[in-house]
Amino acid sequence: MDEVYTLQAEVLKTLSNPRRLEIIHLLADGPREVTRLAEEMGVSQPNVSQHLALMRAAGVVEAERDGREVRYRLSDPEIIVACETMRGVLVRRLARISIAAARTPGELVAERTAVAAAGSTGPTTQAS
Amino acid sequence: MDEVYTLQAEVLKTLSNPRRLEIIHLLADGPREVTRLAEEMGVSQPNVSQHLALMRAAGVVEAERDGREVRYRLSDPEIIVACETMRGVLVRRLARISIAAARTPGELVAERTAVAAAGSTGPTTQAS
DNA sequence: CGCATCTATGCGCATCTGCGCATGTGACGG
DNA sequence: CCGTCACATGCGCAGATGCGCATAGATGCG
Repeated sequence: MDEVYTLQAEVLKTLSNPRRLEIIHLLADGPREVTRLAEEMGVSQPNVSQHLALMRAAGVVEAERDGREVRYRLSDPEIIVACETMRGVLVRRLARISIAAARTPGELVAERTAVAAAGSTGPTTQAS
Repeated sequence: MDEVYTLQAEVLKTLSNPRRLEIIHLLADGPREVTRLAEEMGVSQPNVSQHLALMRAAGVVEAERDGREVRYRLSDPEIIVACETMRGVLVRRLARISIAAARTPGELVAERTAVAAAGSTGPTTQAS
């Protein structure tokens, strides 16, 4: 039982990185090559390659060679579901913060913005 | 948009630790006090307290004082859903490994055991 | 108060991450 | 062959993480 938590923690650790989440998000729209991802994200190719290698080792993505390019894709569509569920949790939490902040602008503005951005994409089940 | 990934990554990072996952699992069955959790997990009280502080800061759990005890509970039941979805991904991945391993026992036995253990609890949506 | 209980915090250390950078490896074209 | 493109890997460093340990804070009781 302890083992399960360790294994699951490793999967989650793989997802707990902004750039990897962005990669996953991009791959949700279809397979991509490394350079393409690097361009769309505005980061270096080696960096993207490292993240992909990690996620590949974790079984989150799969790779397929095509000529001199390598196309990556999500190995399991449920990953998107899980990520969106998580984002729902995040959104509700931020909504709570926003409400609590009420008219305490400044430091929390960024988080409020994040709420709006996150809410603009998916099944937010927005807490009213 | 970049912000969202960063925030989501922080939530996920909070969950990407075996002991925190175990705490979440225990809290899914109802609120618990710190010492109770420490006993059930067989780890030190300060350690549990630290993990709880982290998860509290991340908005994953909430605390309620009751006398000299502090009762913690999950702040959002969706967290369980997300965790189970993730575990489904893990299970399918391990199942694939097991199949690939076929009759290559030894190193992979632990993972096969993990599959069985993970599969014994929840909605695995097992890929056939 | 003084004391026991429950919880939180600070400290130091070993370890891990993420990144930039340079370089290695594999595949096509001339 | 050799240059080029696409990708992977190794290295080193700054910063973060997890843990044990000791200890501080908070609460209730006599």
